Amino acid sequence: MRRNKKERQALLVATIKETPFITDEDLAEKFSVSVQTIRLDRLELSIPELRERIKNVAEKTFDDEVKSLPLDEVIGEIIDMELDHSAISIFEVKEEHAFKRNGIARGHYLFAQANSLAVALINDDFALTAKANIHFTRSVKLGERIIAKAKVVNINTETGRTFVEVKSFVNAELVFVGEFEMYRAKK
Amino acid sequence: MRRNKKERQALLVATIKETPFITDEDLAEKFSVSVQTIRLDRLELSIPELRERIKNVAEKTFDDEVKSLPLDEVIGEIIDMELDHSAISIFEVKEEHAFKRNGIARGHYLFAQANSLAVALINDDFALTAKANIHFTRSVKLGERIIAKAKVVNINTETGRTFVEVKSFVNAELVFVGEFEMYRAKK
DNA sequence: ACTACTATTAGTACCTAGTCTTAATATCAC
DNA sequence: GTGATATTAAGACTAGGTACTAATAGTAGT
Repeated sequence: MRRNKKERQALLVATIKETPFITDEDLAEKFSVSVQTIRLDRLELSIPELRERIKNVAEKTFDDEVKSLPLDEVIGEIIDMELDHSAISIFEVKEEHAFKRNGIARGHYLFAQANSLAVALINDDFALTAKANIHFTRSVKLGERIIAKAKVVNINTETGRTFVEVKSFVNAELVFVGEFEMYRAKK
Repeated sequence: MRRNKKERQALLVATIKETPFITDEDLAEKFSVSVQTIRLDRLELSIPELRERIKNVAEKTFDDEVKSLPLDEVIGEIIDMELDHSAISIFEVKEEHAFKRNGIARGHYLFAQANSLAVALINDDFALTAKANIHFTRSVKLGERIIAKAKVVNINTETGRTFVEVKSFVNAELVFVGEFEMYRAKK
């Protein structure tokens, strides 16, 4: 029941990692020691108090949630464009596009860049994505610059349905491939 | 500078929504009223105290993060199986599979169900997914029962590569389609 | 057994960001 | 001015701590 210091501290770290919303009092009971001992342990192990732990978790989410929202605009800077034929855009992965935890770009930004480009490529008033086949071939990290190249593969002369292929690269490495079937409104 | 009650309370709601980690003291300063007034406002508007607000945000994340982890097992209950031919599984979307915020099932569970089924279908020691083309045709809500039907489309007699098509339904409605290219180890 | 040292426990004062309650003013409508 | 509503203040209490001091327990070395 009662372990030595080292053992207890190791378990303490594990316990707090697993259930971070636990008070010192509950921890003291769990390890059959006094609250003061738990506090000394936390001090030694540099584990912040409950409220700080809760706050840390909350801040992580809040930042991620808030910053990832504005996805309504065009993602990426279009640097070359030949309507109904091909286009190129550049998108740099900044803090607000990546997960704080590991710096890996959120997939929907890669998708958004490709999709924006496919939409922009359509020489009509409205363009909507009907279907998409996407493939993430490599994860993209914070600070990397993604170059998306879109190419019209086929236009159905009757329906106007346009098939666009987008390939995204970081340096020369393929990170994303998507095939988009676009619906266009001629009016 | 100093607004009337209604105006102030409307702004209060907006302010807290925007920056939930703000103390009553800061709010009092912002609206040039006393701390007590802010507390009366929160009472009337049923806005919990700062610590509770922080905790709510943290709990939301934590639950979502923790509960979505165990994805290593087979997802869904296999109710029919003919090796190398076809299979059916049922999966019910429970709380831990859906986003708390809106009750919509996380996509990876639909993928996992389909993928599990495709793997199980292979009549060999090992089966791995080489490629997948997936399509989410409708969002699935908490409490719904997903029926996935897998069918072997083609087996390459030389390489053993197996193509499996999985279609998932809620009632009679198609919610997911996936084509899986499976790699198999004969050993 | 005595000393030295670490580990544990206890107790006090203080802090933040509140709650809950009572009471005194301020402001406004009529 | 009289009420009603709004605002401010003051006091007691709470959780979950920090920071500090001090006492006690247990263990190892000599």
